[in-house]
Amino acid sequence: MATDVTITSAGEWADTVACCGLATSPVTEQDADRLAPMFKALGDPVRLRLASLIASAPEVCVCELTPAFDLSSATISHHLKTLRDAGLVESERRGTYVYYRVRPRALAALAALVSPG
Amino acid sequence: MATDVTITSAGEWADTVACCGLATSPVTEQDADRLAPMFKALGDPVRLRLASLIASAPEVCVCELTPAFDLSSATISHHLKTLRDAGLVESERRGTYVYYRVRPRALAALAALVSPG
DNA sequence: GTGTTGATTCGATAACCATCGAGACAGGAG
DNA sequence: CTCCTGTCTCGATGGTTATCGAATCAACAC
Repeated sequence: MATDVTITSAGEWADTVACCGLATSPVTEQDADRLAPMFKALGDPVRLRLASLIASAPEVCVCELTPAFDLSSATISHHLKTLRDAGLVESERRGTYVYYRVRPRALAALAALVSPG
Repeated sequence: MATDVTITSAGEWADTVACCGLATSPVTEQDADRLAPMFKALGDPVRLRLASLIASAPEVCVCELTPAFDLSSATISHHLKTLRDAGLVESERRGTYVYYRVRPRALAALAALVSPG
């Protein structure tokens, strides 16, 4: 599939999310359907660490991520795809290597939801 | 970190979480194992809406939550237990009814992780 | 005690998911 | 071109989960 420098899937909408506060007003059914997959993507210890590693630098090569886990590269690739499909990260191939970086607005949408008042 | 003694469920530990920023420093394997279940609990549209409904008031009776969904009360009860086991909410029975409220520090731990800088 | 209503647990089922090995694809080196 | 290395996809498999009806438990009214 065409790799995404120009994004795909979920995540775009995040820019337009109403914002603010699980508490302030109950999230709508539609918003829940769109936000839940992002939480779900972070709901696995491996993916949470992957996201964290990616977020701790402007971008990170897959070749640095794979050896950080005791898992096959197929599994890591699968988890990275899950994070990408959720709109949390994006990837770009440059030559032999593939680099991942976070989509800050997606994370911001989550933060807004779960932040107090 | 003084790991959790005799806890009702997860979530207590959240009070002692180091804090701050998926990005600032990569989350440890142990932290990931404890934080991921909280994200996972919010990773279902029904549970996200339940958490939102509970968070939008000081406390909410199950008898108000159940009719808000087109699901059996068994299913709602199951989802509430998932949220409770994740440490995101707590419940109290008063007479005939059971009331749920959020555990703000648990939410704060999530917010800290996913918030910028 | 019996009965009623709210909430949870039990057992089953269908759908989903994490993981792997094997294979395919992409890009560079010789 | 042929190899080699990095990444992804495919197919299979064992484990988990969302959902339900039925049964159970808890508190109250009678």
